[in-house]
Amino acid sequence: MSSSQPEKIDKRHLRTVRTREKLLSAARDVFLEQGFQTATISQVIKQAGVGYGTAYVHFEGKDELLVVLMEDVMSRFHAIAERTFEPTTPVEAKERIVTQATDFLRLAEEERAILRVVEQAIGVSYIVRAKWKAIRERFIDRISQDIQYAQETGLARQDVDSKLVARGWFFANEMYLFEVVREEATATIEEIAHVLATIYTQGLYRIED
Amino acid sequence: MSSSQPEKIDKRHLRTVRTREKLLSAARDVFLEQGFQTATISQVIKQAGVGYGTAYVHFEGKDELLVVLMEDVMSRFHAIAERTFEPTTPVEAKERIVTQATDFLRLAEEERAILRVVEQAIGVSYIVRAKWKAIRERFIDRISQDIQYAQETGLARQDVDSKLVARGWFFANEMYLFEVVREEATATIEEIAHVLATIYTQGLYRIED
DNA sequence: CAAACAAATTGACATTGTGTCAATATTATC
DNA sequence: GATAATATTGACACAATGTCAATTTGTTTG
Repeated sequence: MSSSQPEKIDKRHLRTVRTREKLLSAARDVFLEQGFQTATISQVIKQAGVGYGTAYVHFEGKDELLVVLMEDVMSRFHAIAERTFEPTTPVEAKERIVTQATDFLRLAEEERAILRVVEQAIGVSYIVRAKWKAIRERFIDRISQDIQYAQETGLARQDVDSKLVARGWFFANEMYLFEVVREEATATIEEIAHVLATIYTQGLYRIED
Repeated sequence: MSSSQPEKIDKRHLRTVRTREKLLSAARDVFLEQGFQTATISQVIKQAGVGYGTAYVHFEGKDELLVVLMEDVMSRFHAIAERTFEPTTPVEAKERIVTQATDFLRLAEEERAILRVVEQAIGVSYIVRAKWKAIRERFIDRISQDIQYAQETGLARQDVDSKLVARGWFFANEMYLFEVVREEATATIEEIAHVLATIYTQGLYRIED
């Protein structure tokens, strides 16, 4: 079904897509250069070279523009969050924990530019905040599952609520993530991940070392 | 120097002070009702019942208005941060840690209304963000000192950087603080403080239990 | 005490950005 | 090639900001 002239399929729809792309690309440029707060739709429109009203046809406003731009990074975070496994020894648990923390912070470093914008936007935009929250909860759920598993198998202490611990652990990681994004971190990612994981693992699992 | 007629000292200066107070009080009302982002200077001015330009004579803008309103809460946080002591046993250390975490979160609960505004403002206003950062660093410095002391006296493990640990520990607390502020916390303050402190203390100090 | 001076207050104004919508241009269909 | 559907456009109404010359209020001085 379809084919024949691959050139001429739906010229109208194509135009729409092009315009959207022009706007998104322009938005990326403007956001990265100006930051979220000082960036204006007008700037994006000018940079995209489209008519003023056009932007509002495709996007509801600045927030939505960023939300779409976030999608890529979001999925990369989700990929890390989804990784799960059931540790059989405390050492294995610690390994998994260090790895996840490291990857998490590395991703922050890789996507620093856009995350810088995202951080600002979290404070301003409800919809962006909600998006970020979704990532957070996904991580916390996973971590919580791992903890529960470790508690059931007797690897981890059972006198603490897994959800609460998972939150606390993730929170520390998240804050460090934004320090990395702002290039304010005073240590390397490896050091941070190692220290956090050491305390956490020791606290929860009682590894001897 | 001075006295005689306590009634009539500097009527002009008095007027200034009154105006400032009117504006601050109005700002508090508007911020608490609207939140920081949607609140406008115009609303504050109207509520204060002063002329439009007057607000700009006394304050540079929305940010400064909030910063002044924050001062009270800030000093209460600083008071908690300044408390220090040198634990002589791991148990003593844990006690101090639980207490500080609890007080920290309790303060959040007490000052929930204004902190809600502050949280929003942190995302938007550079100057508010800077203020909050100052509080954070003060806490982290103190915690770091305590850790260092505990490391020197052999109470705590010495293979981790005290600054890094202190940051991580505070970060977890800070995130929970804002959950409490937003009334999104799923547990009581006592539970949160207890769980966090348990993991942390166990990880850093090796208390047996 | 009434000029003259100093300081605080005021609101009109210029500016900047937003979001809407009727008009226009482009593409598809019959 | 006329008609319908869809996308684009920029002018416009609105909202908020920050400034500043004019005005009001309070103080001082001859």
